[in-house]
Amino acid sequence: MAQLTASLSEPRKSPVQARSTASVDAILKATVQVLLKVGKEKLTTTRVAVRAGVSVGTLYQYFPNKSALLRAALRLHVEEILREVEKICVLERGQPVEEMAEALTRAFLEVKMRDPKTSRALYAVSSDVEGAKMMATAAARVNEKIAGLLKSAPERLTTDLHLMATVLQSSIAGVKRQLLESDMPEARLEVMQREQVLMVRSYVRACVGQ
Amino acid sequence: MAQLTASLSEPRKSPVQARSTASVDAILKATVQVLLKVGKEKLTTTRVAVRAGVSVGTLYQYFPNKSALLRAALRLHVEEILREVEKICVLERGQPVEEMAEALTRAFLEVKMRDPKTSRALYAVSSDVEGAKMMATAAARVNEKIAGLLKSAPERLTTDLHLMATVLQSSIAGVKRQLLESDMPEARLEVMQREQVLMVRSYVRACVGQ
DNA sequence: TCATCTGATGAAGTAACCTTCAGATTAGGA
DNA sequence: TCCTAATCTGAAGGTTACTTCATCAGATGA
Repeated sequence: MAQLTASLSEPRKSPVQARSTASVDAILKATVQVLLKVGKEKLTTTRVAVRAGVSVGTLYQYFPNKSALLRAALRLHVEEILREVEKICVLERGQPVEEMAEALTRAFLEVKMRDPKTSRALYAVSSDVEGAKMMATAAARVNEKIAGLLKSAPERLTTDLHLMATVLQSSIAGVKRQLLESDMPEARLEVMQREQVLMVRSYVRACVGQ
Repeated sequence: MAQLTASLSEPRKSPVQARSTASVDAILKATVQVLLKVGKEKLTTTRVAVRAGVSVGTLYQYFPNKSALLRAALRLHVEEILREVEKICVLERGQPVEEMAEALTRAFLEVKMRDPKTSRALYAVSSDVEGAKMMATAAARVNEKIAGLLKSAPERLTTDLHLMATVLQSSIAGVKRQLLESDMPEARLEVMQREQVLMVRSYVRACVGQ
């Protein structure tokens, strides 16, 4: 039978034929494109639909409202980043902590700078639509992974690992945000990166029990 | 004569009598209160006016539109923080770099945690209304001040001071943001703070030419 | 006291846009 | 081929909220 509880964030209908899957994809892509082109203030469901090459009705067949649409787009982006970070956490298992810290820092930058405009546009959205809640959840998952990674380090770390992970994450995210907001030239970006690496390395070194 | 160029962000009219100054104050206070109570999505100019105890018309006498209103409220908040940081930059002049870094870290936390709800509410706004531009300007000013402060340190710093300042700022801001978004208990907050201090101290120590 | 300027009011105009739904179109299988 | 279910369409309804302006009230100073 039908779902008993129809959440407002879930799609109304799941695509079963190929064409509808294509529609959903197109709509989500269009959402980001419109966001980039006109900004979230002027993003309208109709505009997204047109851009996606479908009608508004179609959009509303898969997304119960505008908010859910934006959330879905944001979720896609966040999950991509999540996967990337988790990949690093597997790769770096057992490495020296300083290596880990550097790898994480570089991975974060790499994934955010892969498509900086999109990142920026979506982060602007995240302060609406309970995006904050979603980001918090994602951050918690990353935190878990990083703490796990740190646990595998050969060094004896005296600090609480989750705490350490949180500080690392937040600090890295802070610098990345700064880089996103002020679109620097490539060159300056690398310098900044190096500096940040110095910071996280210094920090984790200080956390190693002597 | 009248202004030749009436910017959309400037007030239409400057208060000259006492009662109008009171209105403007009330409106700005009300803006923050409404933001806190109902969130920016449901903030309407009428609601703000009612809360301020004036009519919508009065509001529009001093703010050309909703956006300008929000910007003004944000500006007040940002400038308060700015003043606080600049104060620290004066106080810490000539101290050892590690002291400076710690003082900055603590000052940032203190000022943001003085009224966390307001901070959070206003930051949500800053992604609209060109808030980003304003934040960037503020950040640049802070950067200047911090670089100046670092210059006064007794140690010989090999790194470019503006770069160092930027990294410090962003990192500190990142952790603060995290703290704001996840409302932690007081206790955990102090622990986090200590950890962050460790990080910035380690970093600036690493920047000291040996 | 009166004239004049500043300030306040809030109903009404206007615009934008979200969302629906009844009917048209297309795909998949019997 | 034909039937049924899935999908698409987009004009129209309805809501919400921004902003204006004609008018009223209060202050200032001569």
